[in-house]
Amino acid sequence: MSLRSALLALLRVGPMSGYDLQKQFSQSVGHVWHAADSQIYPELRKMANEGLVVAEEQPRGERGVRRIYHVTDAGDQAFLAWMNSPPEYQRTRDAAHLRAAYLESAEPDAARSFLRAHIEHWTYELSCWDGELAHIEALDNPMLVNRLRVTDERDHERTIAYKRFAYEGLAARARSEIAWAQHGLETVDRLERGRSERS
Amino acid sequence: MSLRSALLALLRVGPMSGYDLQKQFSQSVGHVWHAADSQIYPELRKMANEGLVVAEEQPRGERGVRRIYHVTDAGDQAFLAWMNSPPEYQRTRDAAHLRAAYLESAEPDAARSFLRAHIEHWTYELSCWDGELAHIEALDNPMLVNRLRVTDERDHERTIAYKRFAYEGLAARARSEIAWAQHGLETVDRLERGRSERS
DNA sequence: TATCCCATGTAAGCAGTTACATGATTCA
DNA sequence: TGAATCATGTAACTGCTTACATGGGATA
Repeated sequence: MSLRSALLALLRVGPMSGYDLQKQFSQSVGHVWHAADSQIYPELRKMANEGLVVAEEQPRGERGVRRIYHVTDAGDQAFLAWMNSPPEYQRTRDAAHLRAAYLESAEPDAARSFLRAHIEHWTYELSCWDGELAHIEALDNPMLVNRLRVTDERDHERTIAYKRFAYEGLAARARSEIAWAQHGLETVDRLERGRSERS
Repeated sequence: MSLRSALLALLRVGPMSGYDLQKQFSQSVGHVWHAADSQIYPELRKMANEGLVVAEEQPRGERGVRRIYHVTDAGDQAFLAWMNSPPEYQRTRDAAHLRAAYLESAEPDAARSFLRAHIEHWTYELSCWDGELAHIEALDNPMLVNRLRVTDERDHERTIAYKRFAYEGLAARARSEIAWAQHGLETVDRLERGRSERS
C-alpha cells in the first residue's frame, strides 16, 4: 500500500499525469520509494476504479489521451488513514549483511571489492539525500514549493521540518553503512596481514 | 538469489532437513534474511532439480519422508561464485521515511505513536542482533560452533571476525534508526509547542 | 487422549521487475 | 528529418506472503 500512499501524497500537492508522477519517482520521492512506470500506470487505474482518484482525460493528437489524476475526498481520507495508522515492518532481508557474515568464504580481493561497492552505493545514495536536503533548505525543490503553496502558512515550518527530518534519517543511515564498510575494509586488511604473517 | 545463497551457506556447515533450515531462519540467520517455511521447501526442491543439493530420503512412519539436504560440488561452487560476485542493490523503498516526510499530515499523537513504534521495532531488532553478538563472543552459537568444526583452525579467527562484523553493522543501523526516531519525537514536541504558542 | 514438536507441502494472490510495444509533440 | 521528450501501456516472470492442509512421533 505504500506505492499508493506515495502516489496520493504527490497528487495531494496538485493534479498530475502518470508521466509527471513517474518523473517525480525518478527524482525526489524516488529516492525514498522507488516505482517503475510499468507499476505506476496500472496502480493509477486501480486507484481510479476504487474512487481514490479521478482521471481528467485530455485528448492528445488523433488517438492519444493524457490523463490528469485528481485526488478525491475518498483518496484524501485514505491517505490520512494511512498516515494515522500504525506502521508495518517487513522482516529483515539484507543481502549485504548476509554476505558479510560469510566473507571468510570469499577471496580477499572479492571481499574488498564487495565492501568498496557497498561504500560506492551508499555514497551515491548519500549524495542524493544530501542534495534533497540542500533543496529543502534553499526552498527550491519544486514539489516542496508547490506543497507550501497549497498549505496554510502556519504549517510551513512543520512541512519543511518533517521533510528535513526524513532525509536526515536516510542520510544518517547512509553514513552508518559507509562507516561500517570502511571498518570492514580495515578488518579484511588486518585479517589478511595475520594470515600472511603465519604462512 | 539470496534465499538460495542463505540456504547454501547453512547447508555448507552440515546437511539438514527443510525443517532444520526453517528453524535456523526463525533464529540466527532469520534476523539477517527472513524466509517462511512455505518458501523454503519449494526452493530446496528447485535447488535439488538444478543439482545444487541432493536429498537423502529417510522414511518416517508409513508414508512420511524426511529429506536431508547435502550440498553438491555444483552447489558449493554456486555459493562461492555468489560470494565473489559484485553485490546487487535494490532501489530504496522505505515506508517509514516516506511517512516521516509527510508527518505534518498526521495527527500529532499519531506522529508520536509512529515514532514510538519505530523505536520499539528497532529496539527489538537491536536486541536480537546484540544477542547474536553475545553468542558469537561466547562461542555458544550452535551454527557457528559447527561451522568452526568443519573449518581449518587457521581460519577460525576470520570466520568469527566476519560474523561479528556483520551483526555489528546491523546493530549500528538499529541504533541509528532509534536515534533518528528519538530526534523525531523531540521535533514533534518542538513543533507542537510552537503551534500552541501561536494559537 | 491431548498437546507439542517434527515434518512436509500446495494454492491463491500481491508487489515488483524486465522486456516489449506504440505513438505524439517539440525543437534544433 | 532526426532526436529528445511526452505519454501510455501490456505480458511474462520472480519473489514473497497468507492461508490452507496433512500427518507422524514423543511425552505428559
